[in-house]
Amino acid sequence: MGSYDHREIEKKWADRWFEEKTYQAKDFSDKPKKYILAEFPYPSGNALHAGHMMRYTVPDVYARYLRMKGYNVLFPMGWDAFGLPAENFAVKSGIHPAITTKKAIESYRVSMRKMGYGIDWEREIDTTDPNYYKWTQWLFLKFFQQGLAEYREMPIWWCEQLKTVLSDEEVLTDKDGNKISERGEYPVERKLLKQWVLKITKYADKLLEGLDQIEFPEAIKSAQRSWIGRSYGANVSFSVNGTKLEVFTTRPDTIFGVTYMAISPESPILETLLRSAVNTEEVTEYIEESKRKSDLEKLKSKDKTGVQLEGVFAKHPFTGENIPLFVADYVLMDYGTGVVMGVPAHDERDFDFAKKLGIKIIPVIETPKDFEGKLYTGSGKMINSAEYNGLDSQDFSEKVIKRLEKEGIGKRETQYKLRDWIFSRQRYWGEPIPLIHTHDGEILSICDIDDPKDVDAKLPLRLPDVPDYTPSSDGASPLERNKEWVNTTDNEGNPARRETNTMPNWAGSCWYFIRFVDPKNSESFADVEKMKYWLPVDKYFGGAEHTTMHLLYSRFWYKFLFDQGLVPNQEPYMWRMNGGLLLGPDGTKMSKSKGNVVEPMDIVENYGADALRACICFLGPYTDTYPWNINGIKSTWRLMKNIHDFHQKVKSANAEISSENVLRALNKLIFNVSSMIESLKMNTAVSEVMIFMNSVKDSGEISQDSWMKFLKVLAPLAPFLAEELWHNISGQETSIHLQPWPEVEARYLESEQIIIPVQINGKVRAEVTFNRALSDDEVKAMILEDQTVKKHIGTSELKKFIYVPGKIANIVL
RNA sequence: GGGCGAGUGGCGGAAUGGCAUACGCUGCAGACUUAAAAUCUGCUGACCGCAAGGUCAUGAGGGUUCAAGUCCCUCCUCGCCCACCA
Repeated sequence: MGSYDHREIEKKWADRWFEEKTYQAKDFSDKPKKYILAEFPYPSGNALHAGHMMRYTVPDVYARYLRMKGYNVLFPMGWDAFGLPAENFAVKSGIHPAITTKKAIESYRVSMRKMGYGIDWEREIDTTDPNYYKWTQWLFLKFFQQGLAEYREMPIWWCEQLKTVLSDEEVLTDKDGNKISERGEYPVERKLLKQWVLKITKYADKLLEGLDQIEFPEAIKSAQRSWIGRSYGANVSFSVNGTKLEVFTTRPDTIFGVTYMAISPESPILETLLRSAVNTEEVTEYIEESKRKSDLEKLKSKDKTGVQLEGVFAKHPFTGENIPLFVADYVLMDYGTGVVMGVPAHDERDFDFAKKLGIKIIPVIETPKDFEGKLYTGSGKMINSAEYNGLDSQDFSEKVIKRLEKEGIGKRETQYKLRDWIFSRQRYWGEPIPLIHTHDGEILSICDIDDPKDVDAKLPLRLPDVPDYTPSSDGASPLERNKEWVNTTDNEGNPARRETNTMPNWAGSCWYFIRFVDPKNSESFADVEKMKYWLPVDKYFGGAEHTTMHLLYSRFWYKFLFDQGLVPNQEPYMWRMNGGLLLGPDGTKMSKSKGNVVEPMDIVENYGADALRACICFLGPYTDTYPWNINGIKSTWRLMKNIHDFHQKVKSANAEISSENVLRALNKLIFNVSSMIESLKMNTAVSEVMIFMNSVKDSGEISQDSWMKFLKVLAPLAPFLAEELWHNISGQETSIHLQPWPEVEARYLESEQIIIPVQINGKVRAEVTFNRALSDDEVKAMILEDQTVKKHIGTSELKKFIYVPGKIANIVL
């Protein structure tokens, strides 16, 4: 062994681990299982990018540690390979997305091996592989069979640039309040289109309640909760000329404060109401104008607009009073019923509106003193509410609901912000939806999913080749143009058309973690016994951007499958951590145009994967975002080189037994690194290794036995170097990564001599050294005898003497 | 506007209520070298002091405690998520 040559070492072991299947996870074992999962990547470009090494390094260190701790560890990897970049590239270059995807996957696989990730490559999956999407299609058909997939016309987001519809979750709001696409940040607009939806709203309650059973960071839980947005209240019918005008309210208790009704300009109800109004023209004009307004203009909340439907009134359900009707664009069509009962006394928006349009304001809840002269939206004692005056508003709320239900003019109601999931896309590179439209307008599954023979014969429905991937502006999928594929027949031989929309790129990732359990199964999406053994995922690492998308979608699929008796638990992931980002050296997001992109494979080439892994871990906690600093990798490279160089010394001039100091350092290392990896604090684990090396270098020697224990501790962090040195010194054939984690010898964690600081009035003034064997009283006496302590006490009287055994003493004067 | 989280040296960060600033980077001084790089040694929160030592510092202010970066209250700033959701 000469000088530290990471290239040679890493090449050798990357290949051997792969050939020897070192990281294979065994189905069923006496060992306890751990399923460690990091979100699989979308393969694009030449190699793994900087974000991936942040994402995967910490989970890999953790998985390696658990393996050595005696767990049967599943740490799989696959490719989420359907999606727009490959397709857009195909449009430009004419190269089939399958080809570019395959190339990207190959280079990703190579770079993951170079990074030393301990992946079970036998379980690799690819969402674009027909053997995989066969089961994505089968699962979709399960939703369809159970009535949870529906072809429905509704207002949805259309992105002209991407030429496809998008789900609610895929639409973001930019700084100026404009709606944009999550991918590409292009403008999106509302369109009324007929699309496939998965009824995720049916699972809103289960998705909410499940959050209480799993360990997700509070930020994720609250983001999912607010995305689902459940609110309790009531639907109330107001009668208008004999027809019903229904509203949803969370505050039935304010019903006597209703002084107007406001209707969304988009509401279909307006058509009828307009006929009764005397100012049709004025109202129509307002409706037209509001259509032209952007969301941003409408959002200026203090500037509410609206116009009265003159000559039409609603009847108050309790008082029978006439209530004026308004069309107002602050009322949203896609929440509640698109109609609001206006209670200006106790709702901020209604208050702004009423002020602007001079509508009367009737307070119905007594205003507490602190709120005098201000808008009060809280609860309290009822006033101006007929026979209910004096009641507590919350009790009254219940009474109102009961009365509404009794009189048949309303009912208890729960509303959600969550919308059903738009599940069809007008793009090529996705899973074909395995349905046909018959000539008489029926929609049928292409196979009987409960008949294995039929499933085998009809699925997968392969994505056909098309000469042209270009999407069209009219909302037709590129598949539409392939008439040969589109035109088919139903079971009776009648002509039928295939569904030409494809699934969104989220489809494959909704269940990939299930497939890892049994990736080659051709009879079902996964074997029940294997699912029972491996699922749920114990630790799930991923990106914050998936909080209300992938993470919500896959929980939904899993809960549905549980209800169908197809998976063994109610939640797919028991624990979740979101990872941060790696920024360019200038502290801004890496981008090719800014020229601040760091290529992981360049760093692996120059400094080695071990140094890079340690550097990534050493940056700080997994959840945070850091700028890349080249000095970081230099310092961890030095650490690797120091370890490598010291190894020569251990081999040639070894000590029979390590010194007391070294043994203490070693056991402290084992103890600390164990707990740090367990709590995923890889940054301090790396510093423990540095501290150990510093102290070993000071001692100058260490026994081979101690050194081998050290190499085991090093193994999860720097798997290549640890493996190389292990084989060099141990004479063993078995990989270090399959060795048991070293045990702590507790006696080396405590030394004979204890040094404790002594505080006087809360300030450290002295240190006292004593033998562990001394009793507390003896120690106290020693402290009071100490010269420095005596000096500080002087002639003062002791008020208090606190001694925390082995920790600290505090003398209060 | 609402929800969640965070504020510690020049920088990344460490600290079960018990010696704040571990570990690393940067910087400075020195050794080696013709020189540089690399490497090694020492110093590196601020202030006072020749030193011993002392004073002040964890966003600001208050509180609880023998003891607070850590717990409680008020405020400020930043980040993320949601946002006219009735």
